[in-house]
Amino acid sequence: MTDINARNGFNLNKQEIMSVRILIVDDHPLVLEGLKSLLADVEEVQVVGTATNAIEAIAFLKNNEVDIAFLDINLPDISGIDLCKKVKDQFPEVKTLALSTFNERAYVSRMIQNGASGYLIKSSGKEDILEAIAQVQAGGYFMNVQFDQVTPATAPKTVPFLTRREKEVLVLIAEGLTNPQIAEQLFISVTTVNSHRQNLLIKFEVSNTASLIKLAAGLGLI
Amino acid sequence: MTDINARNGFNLNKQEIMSVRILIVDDHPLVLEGLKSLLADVEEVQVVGTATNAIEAIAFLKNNEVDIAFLDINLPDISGIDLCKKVKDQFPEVKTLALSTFNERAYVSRMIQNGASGYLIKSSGKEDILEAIAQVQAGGYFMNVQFDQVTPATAPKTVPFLTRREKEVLVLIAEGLTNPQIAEQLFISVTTVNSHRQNLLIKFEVSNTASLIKLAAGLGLI
DNA sequence: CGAAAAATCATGCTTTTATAGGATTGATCT
DNA sequence: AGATCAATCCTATAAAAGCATGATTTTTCG
Repeated sequence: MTDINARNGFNLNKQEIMSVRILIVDDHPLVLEGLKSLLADVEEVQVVGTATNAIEAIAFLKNNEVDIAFLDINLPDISGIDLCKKVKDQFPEVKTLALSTFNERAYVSRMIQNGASGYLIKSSGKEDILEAIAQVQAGGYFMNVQFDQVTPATAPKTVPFLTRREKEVLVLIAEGLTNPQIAEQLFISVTTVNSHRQNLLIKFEVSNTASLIKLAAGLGLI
Repeated sequence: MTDINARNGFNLNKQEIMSVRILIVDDHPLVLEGLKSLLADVEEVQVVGTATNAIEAIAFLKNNEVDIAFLDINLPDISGIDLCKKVKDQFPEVKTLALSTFNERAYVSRMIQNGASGYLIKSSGKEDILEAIAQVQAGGYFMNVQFDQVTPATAPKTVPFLTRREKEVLVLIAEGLTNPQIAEQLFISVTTVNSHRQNLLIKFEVSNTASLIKLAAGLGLI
């Protein structure tokens, strides 16, 4: 297990996977350590840096050359999804690979939409991770999610774009406020709140608050 | 960083931490690998086994001697909290150490209640982990949680203990089913579903579905 | 076995949501 | 200048959820 090429059926052009410089962004030291440890004995791959939040990650990218950035979906400051977009905007040459606990279609489409080259669930084994690196470095895509495991009711096809007001309402709904309470809070009419609420349901393609909140929570929106 | 005693201010009786046999139970290979890697260069500690679910864990304990079991809170089959109870019931000599992503007072009290000797958040560093092992092996307790970091809005005062049925209903609510639909699914009356639902609200100390789902999602229950 | 906990069901009432179908005012962009 | 979109507001109805109160039957466990 010490050579990236010594595994079953997996073999790639050495030039492409040679000295792949990797940045890992995750707020869990165990995951950082796990990944570093997994990659430590792979000569062709080099973990050049780690970050525990988005700000650190951006700062690191400004001062260092990185081939692939592993981005955790759930970060303390901003979501990995937003970070992915920032990274692709500011450092287009850096390839990004999403790292998530969850196996959600919603995450995947959103990350890919934001320019990610791959999506890896944290329950992936070493082989998956190495293959992901190789694939992505070669300019390809990688994802090891099995969508049929996803509860269909809770995965929107596309991640909804929410307006400012919709986001506000969503947060207040999640906090347990009712329409009248939200109306009072935002100094608008109950019917307006209800409109925003209905728009949220439509955009998330759900039919009630429970699904809405579950999805939004899964996406780190609340 | 290769000697457990070579770090700042931390020094313990060698007899107590010698050859501590450890079982790690976690469904994320990355965490398993991370812990193993962290502990690999510590001579006094030996990872004698790993398991990715509760059944494997129990089976391993039946056939092997273990000093400390690291238990992930979120396991595929049963919760780490329940597993902790089972372990303490069936193998009282095994010390348990809870491992969680979250920094939730609720989890801690529940685990301790179920006989855990410690509680470690996954964002812990190597030093914390080694100290935890030493403390626990010495018969003490360890926990490195900082409660004030918890978002008040999403942290219940006490972790609700949910019955089997309540969990089922909770999951179905989160999937967007209405009471009539849940009733149909579980072959019970709508009023019964409603009872469970009300009990969920009471146990989570919330007043509507939105808050309920947000909390449950935050706790990884759905 | 006996107590406690869980699961089951019910009635009645109030509040909140969901759904449908508009309409008006600004701001923004082409 | 016209089109588009966000935000605002409205009426009205049906469905669902929330709240109180209480009761019966299983299960579970000491």
